[in-house]
Amino acid sequence: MRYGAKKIEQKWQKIWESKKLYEIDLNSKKPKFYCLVMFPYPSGDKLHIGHWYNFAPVDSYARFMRMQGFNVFEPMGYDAFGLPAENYAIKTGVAPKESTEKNISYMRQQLGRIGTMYDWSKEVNTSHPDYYKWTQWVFLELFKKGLAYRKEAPVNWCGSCQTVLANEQVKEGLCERCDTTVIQKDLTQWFFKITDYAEDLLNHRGLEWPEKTLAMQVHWIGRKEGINIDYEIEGADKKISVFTTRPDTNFGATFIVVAPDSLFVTENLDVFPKKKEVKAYVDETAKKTELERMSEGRKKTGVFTGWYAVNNLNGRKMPIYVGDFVLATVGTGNVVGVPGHDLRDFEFAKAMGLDVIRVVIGPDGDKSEITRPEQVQEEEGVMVNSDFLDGMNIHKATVKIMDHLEEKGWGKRVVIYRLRDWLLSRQRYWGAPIPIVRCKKCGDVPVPEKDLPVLLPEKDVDYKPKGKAPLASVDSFVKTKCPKCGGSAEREVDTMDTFVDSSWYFLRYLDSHDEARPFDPAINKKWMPVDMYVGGPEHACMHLLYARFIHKALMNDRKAEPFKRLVHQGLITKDGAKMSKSKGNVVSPDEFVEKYGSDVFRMYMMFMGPFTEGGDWNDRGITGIARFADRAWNLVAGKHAAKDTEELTRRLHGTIKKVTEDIQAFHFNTALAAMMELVNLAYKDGMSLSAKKLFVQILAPFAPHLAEESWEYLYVIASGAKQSIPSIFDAGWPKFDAKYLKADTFELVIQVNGKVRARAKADIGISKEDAVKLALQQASVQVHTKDKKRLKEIFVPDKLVNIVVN
RNA sequence: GCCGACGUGGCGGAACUGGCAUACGCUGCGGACUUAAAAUCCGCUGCCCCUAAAGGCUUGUGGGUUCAAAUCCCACCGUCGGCACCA
Repeated sequence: MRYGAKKIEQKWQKIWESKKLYEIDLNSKKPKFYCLVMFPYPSGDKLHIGHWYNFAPVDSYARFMRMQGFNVFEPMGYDAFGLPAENYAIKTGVAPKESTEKNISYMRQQLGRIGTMYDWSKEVNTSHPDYYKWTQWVFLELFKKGLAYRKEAPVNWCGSCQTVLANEQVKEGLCERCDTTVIQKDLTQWFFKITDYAEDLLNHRGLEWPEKTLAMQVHWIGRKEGINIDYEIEGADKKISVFTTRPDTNFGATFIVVAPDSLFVTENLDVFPKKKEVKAYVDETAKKTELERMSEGRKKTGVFTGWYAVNNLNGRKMPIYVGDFVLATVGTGNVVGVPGHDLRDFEFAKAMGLDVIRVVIGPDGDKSEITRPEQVQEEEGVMVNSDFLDGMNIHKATVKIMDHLEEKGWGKRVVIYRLRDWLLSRQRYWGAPIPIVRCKKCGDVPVPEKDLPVLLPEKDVDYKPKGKAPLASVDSFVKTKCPKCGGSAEREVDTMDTFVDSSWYFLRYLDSHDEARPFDPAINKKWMPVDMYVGGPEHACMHLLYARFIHKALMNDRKAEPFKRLVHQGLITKDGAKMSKSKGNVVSPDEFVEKYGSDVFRMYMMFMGPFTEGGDWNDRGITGIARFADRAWNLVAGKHAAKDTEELTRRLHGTIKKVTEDIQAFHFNTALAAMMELVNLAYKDGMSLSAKKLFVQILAPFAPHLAEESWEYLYVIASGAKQSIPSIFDAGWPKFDAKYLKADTFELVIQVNGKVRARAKADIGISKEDAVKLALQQASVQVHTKDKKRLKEIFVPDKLVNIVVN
């Protein structure tokens, strides 16, 4: 018998929809559970295997939580702004709005076929004015709080996308989206002051997130404690400030190097004694891309400025160099060279012929020219050649010298971060316009809230990028009045990074969308944080960091966190490679769903392996799940046993226990395996009606349509009356009964010297003596203990006995 | 280079807190049903030796701890992810 997947799936999807089973009352008194997946981008490629792999198991989890008695809210929406739709428009002339809406309506259909509990009444689309109006409001909120500012800065520029990029969107010097080499450009751009929240973002207490993700964020933020030391410059009434985490080694400093694009160089370019050489070097490095610089490896280059800085500690004159291994964005952009204790400084000193002094002797007593040159960081050591620090260990010396420098006024303790402010301007069309008006008299003026949204113009737009935002070419958009003075003014023509849209959508889901507000404060308070958030690990230092920041800022609470528990799904590959159109290895879920039905397909996604590890797609394995679904249906629809055997009852309750625990831990594969074993056990002789009901209930999160059909079927048989019965998803979750789990006997494992030699049936609670006696009766044990001395016996109650002989 | 994860049959994978390695599924083989095929049902399926029994070997490699190691410790090899001249 083959159950009619297609028919029953359509039937139940219709019933769920007409009964509004999944439209949630956000004001209900039941305990809430906010279950969220990262919303998809509505691309022309439609729903792929990766979406199914993410959405289907999470929906199973949500259904499980609902059956556990929670008021589960599971929304869905579309991260609809972004480059692909715009690039498609450039190629074909189809307006982004049009293609996006077409893709959304197709995807909505596909999503429907999964058979999820999405509450469609709360759907969001970030490209809709009803949504981006409030994205603009978010921008204004941050602007009001002084967290949004505009400044000229060297920024990442992708020549192919013709737009700037955030640091997080540059991977190995290439544009994350199109792999074009990113170059540095000086541009005036909008930034969010995420660095203001660096400490709060580092604090992740209470977050149930993967350790790896937390570690990545901590590393990305990159907090470092150190000191800024000021040195006088000889003969130039100036100072130079350097940042260091190793002031203990400062008696070993022999030179200073500054970044070619540092403030110090820009300010002094015309006054350096060797300005000609410096200018030539600066020009040369400016021409190189980051990629070219990286390809040169560790080779050190530099040029002497002609100035000397004086080290107050010992009066040493340290030549100041310009060198491109120093980065302008780190610390002060200037580095003090201690070649005896830093590999890069050592290489620079060797290249330039500068002195090397050892000031720390490591635990191994090594006195070579540089300390353990293969290692940049030393962890222990004792000070030498360092005046009043001599004999101290490096940690004590670090504190002592910092105190000393601060007392003398030569330095100041500081904390620096690797994290930089979030560059959010994009010179592209398909995004939310930045709600700012530029007035010659009043400067940058925020658009008043009542005038939101600043609508994206749909007519006369030239999407083709020319290094300027496409909106700049739309006169009717650009020309406006200043909200402050009423004079003629121009609109900001850049749009916002789409990560701004996605950094607050979880709040928007919670509102009834027809109100004039971004979110409902009361509902928000009740429903946040998201209890379970699932999405790809690639968002660790982008979306997940941005969303935390924006949420903290909007809530006026630096401790507020948007996502309590986070799980990353694994990646589904094809023949070991990431699926992509260009490789031509994309597997479409549609044909499999058509052939086997959603229940089978989603169960296969869950059976493939551990959810967090993903796996390689293979067409063949799905037949096993299809068989399981058939057998499960046959078992349910087959004869009812009058009474279940003791073993079946025990295994049924064991399965309930295991499935419950496995779903909680996201171990869907082993939960399914346990249910398969149960079906195999019961298949021949059938099960009692009450056992069937329990089985169908635990199957329900995995195969929701099949379970509803089975539930209805069992109900009709049992009551004899066909009337409206409540959905299985409102029938609660079965509890296992511990009394059934206990057996009277067990199989005792018998080992000799740790090797299994026999197994024997024994009573639960058997004593050590009896177990040993039983073991010695076994023929195979006698063979291996004959003529040997028995040393001892190890006994693990109700499990194993091990006879040790020599 | 640094940080993190991982390595188990022909394949996907299972194994709680150190206690039966290979559950469950795929593939393959054999059988039943069938005029036949598909589907379905039943059985076998880590490797070596072997008619079989018994035995020996096996969780990337090498060592260690333990009565007992896929699991703990040390070293090495390999795969993947992140960061990378970060002062």
